[in-house]
Amino acid sequence: MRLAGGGGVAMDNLRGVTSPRVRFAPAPTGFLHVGSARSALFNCLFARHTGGEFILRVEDTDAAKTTEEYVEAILEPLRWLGLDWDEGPLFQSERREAHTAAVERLVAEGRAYFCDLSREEIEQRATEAGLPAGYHGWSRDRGVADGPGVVVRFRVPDEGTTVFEDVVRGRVEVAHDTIEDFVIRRGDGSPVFLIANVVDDHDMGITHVIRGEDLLNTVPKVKLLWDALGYGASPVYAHLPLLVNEARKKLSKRRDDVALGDYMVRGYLPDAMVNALALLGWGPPDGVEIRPIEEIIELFSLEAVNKSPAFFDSKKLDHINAEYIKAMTPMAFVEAAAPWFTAADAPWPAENYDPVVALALAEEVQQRISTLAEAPAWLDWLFVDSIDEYDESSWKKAIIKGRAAGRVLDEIAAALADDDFTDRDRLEATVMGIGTALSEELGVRVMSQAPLRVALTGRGAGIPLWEAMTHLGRERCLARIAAARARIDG
RNA sequence: GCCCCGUUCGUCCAGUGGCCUAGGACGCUGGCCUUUCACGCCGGUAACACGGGUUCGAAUCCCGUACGGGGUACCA
Repeated sequence: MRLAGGGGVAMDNLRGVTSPRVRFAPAPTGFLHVGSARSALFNCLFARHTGGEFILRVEDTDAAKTTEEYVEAILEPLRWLGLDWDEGPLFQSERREAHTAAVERLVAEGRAYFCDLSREEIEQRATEAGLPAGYHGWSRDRGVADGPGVVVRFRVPDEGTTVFEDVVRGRVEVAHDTIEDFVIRRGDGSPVFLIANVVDDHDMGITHVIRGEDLLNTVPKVKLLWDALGYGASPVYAHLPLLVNEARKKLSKRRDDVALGDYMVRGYLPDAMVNALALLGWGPPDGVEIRPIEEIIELFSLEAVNKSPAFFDSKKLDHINAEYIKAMTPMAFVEAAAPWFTAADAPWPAENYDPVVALALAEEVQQRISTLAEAPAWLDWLFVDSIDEYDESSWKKAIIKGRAAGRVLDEIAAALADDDFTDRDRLEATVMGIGTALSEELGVRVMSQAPLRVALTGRGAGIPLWEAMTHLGRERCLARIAAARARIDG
């Protein structure tokens, strides 16, 4: 299914015969957010499209913060989305020796040096020297010895410019004199992510770095380190536009609704989620937005990713999810919705739930919902023992303002008293016939379905009654009609 | 402050010098269908940030301005 002349093909040649190797490198912050998920997806799409490998690497440089729980909080949603990785998860923390060795090499070769200045001292010196805030290489020639609290800084060239060709953003240039001698090893001896990143990407043979634009500014530093370590050609970079909120700010876990796990719980389908995520910053050339992942993989190309930030519109997600739900087979739908149908907070006694009934009515439910969590509300009246509450406005409209509602219910009850409730068409014909007959007799339009619906379901709207009535059965139907009849009188 | 990046309907995506009186999707909205609610179908709504160039011709190329975002940590 490789597309001849497809977008991704040209770039393969750029890297010679080696097949692409990409990585998704999340920090274990406690959960996966949609922006990260989108980055993971684009890495995966690129790997699948090009026949490359997708590697998962947990960026736990600050090992103290990592727990198994935090890692699982990232892996679980990735698995749920179906973003299967070919290698990993690898842990950056386990490669510390390699990182440290790289730092030592840079120091030994004079490309990095020790510094014992505190942030306060740095700012003070900047002020005294009349220079802009920040570090200006003050420890370069001070001959500071290593020791507790001493950091290692990389000696950034005073002259020159780092230039790179970003696959999505094009040519990016950064002058070296705007980059300060940055820290590559902390005072406690631990390497920072910049150096860890470079060493790991090199050792893992990463060919393409695909990630959020918030990391665009680290590229010059990373390339400088890459060159200083003599690693040869650095990976190709592709920076994806950020996902933003309504206020057009980068999605943040503090104020935005971004945990992927929440979407799981709220009844979104993983395939729909993937489809929706794929549409942020990219679009298929033929404009067909909702389509199978196989086609998305085939059509995807990094070069076609756009540069401007995207707002993750939940309305559109709802629509896409609704389309996926409609496309499911009834069986698949009932299985997928089972967690909601059998949940402790389902709107019926757990023992009353009948998957056979749910299956029979699935299609009617599927076309009315956009998330699985909405499903139970359409079937509750079938699994509840009796209707204890009526929606008042529906009652008013169908029973009080409805014409001859009492007579309608009486006649339905009489007509169905001996029905075996196995033939939905006959049920429909009987009930509708009563409405038609009364309309003729009274000379006004008489609705028979509306009062019946309120009697049976307690509401004015819902799935078609007839098939459902065969499952509710004669006894319960007649009992509910009688109950409603009594309520009219009393 | 400094550095980097971006700017097409409310939102997402298309458009890579003429096919654009700018297209599709979501949303919103008018109608049809329907003895419920939906689905479905038909229609409408609404955008090239601004100013200069380049060109016979610019949403598309160049410059500037404005606005927005990201970065600027011993966080990743």
